[in-house]
Amino acid sequence: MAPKYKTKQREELISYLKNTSGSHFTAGDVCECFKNNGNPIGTATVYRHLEKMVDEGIVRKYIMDNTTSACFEYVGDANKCAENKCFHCKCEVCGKLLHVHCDVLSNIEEHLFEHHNFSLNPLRTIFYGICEDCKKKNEG
Amino acid sequence: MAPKYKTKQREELISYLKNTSGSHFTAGDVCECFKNNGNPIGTATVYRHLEKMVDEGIVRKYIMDNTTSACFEYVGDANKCAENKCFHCKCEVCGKLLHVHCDVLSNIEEHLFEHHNFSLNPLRTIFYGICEDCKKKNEG
DNA sequence: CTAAGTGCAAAATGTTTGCATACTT
DNA sequence: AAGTATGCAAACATTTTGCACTTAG
Repeated sequence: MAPKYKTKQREELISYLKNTSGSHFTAGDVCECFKNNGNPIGTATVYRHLEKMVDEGIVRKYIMDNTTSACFEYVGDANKCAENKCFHCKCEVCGKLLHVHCDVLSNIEEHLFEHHNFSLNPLRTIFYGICEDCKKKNEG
Repeated sequence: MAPKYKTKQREELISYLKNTSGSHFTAGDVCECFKNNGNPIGTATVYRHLEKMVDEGIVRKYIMDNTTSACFEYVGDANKCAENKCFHCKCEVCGKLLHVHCDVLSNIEEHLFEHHNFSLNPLRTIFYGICEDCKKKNEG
C-alpha cells in the first residue's frame, strides 16, 4: 500500500502535512503552496499521494459543508501508538491530538465487538470534539 | 433560512429523504431516482435544496473516502441523529457506514467529558473497524 | 402582481487518466 | 535494466450560475 520508492515529492508532501498538522487543506491548497515556494508539484501527484495516504490511514478525507472540494487532514501521529493501545481525541478548534490511555475507552472495543459485531480498529478511530484549553478560552 | 414557498419539488425531495433515512446518497442519486420514477427534477434544484437543508441542519454532507461527489444524509426534523446519539461505524473493508444507537456508546461522551475534559462531537466521530458481514466473508 | 422557485444549458471547479519522461533501486 | 513515480494535458465528473419561465402566496 505504501509507495515503493522514496521520492522528493513524497518527502516534501509529508513535510507539508506535518507542518499543517491540525488543519485542513484541499489538494489545491497543497499545489498552490508548493508553487508559491518556487517548488511546484503536479496536481496528479498530489491526488495520487493523498489517496494512498488515506488508504494507509495517515490522512483523512472529508468535506466541509461549505466547500466543494475534498478536504484532507493529516492524522499520521495517531499511528505512533500502535503498540500501546491508546485512543485519540482530536480538538476541532486547535487541532491538537490528545493521546488517551483509559480502560473505559478500551472497553468500547469489547462492547462494539460483543454487542454490535464490529471489530474496532483503535488506531484509525479518532474522537473529535473540543479540548479543555479551547473550552476555557471560549468561556473566558 | 428555510424556503419561503411550499413547492412540489421540495415536498417530493423531503419525501425521498425520509425514505432513505439512514443511508447516504449523492445529488446525482436523487436526480436519477426521480427520473426513473418518471418525475424528473432539475439538478440545480436538488443542489439548491440540499444546500439549504444542510444549513437548516436537517441534512448532513459528507464525502466517502472512495467517492468523488459529496454524499448527503437526512438526519431529520429534530436532528434525530444528534438527539438519539447516533454513532457511526465505518467498515474499512466494504466502506459501509453503520448507524449505531446505543447507550453504552452514549456514555463515552459523558466519560470523556468528566474524566478527560473533552467535549465529544458524536456527529463527526467515526469508529473504524470491520463489520459483521466482512468478518464472515473472511472466515468463510 | 410579486417575489421565490424551477430547469435548462453553459461555465466553472474539481478529480482522474493516458502517456511520455525522469527517477529509484 | 526494470519497475515506479512524475507531470502535463486531455478527459471526465461534479457543482454552480445566469437567465427566461413558472408558480405560490
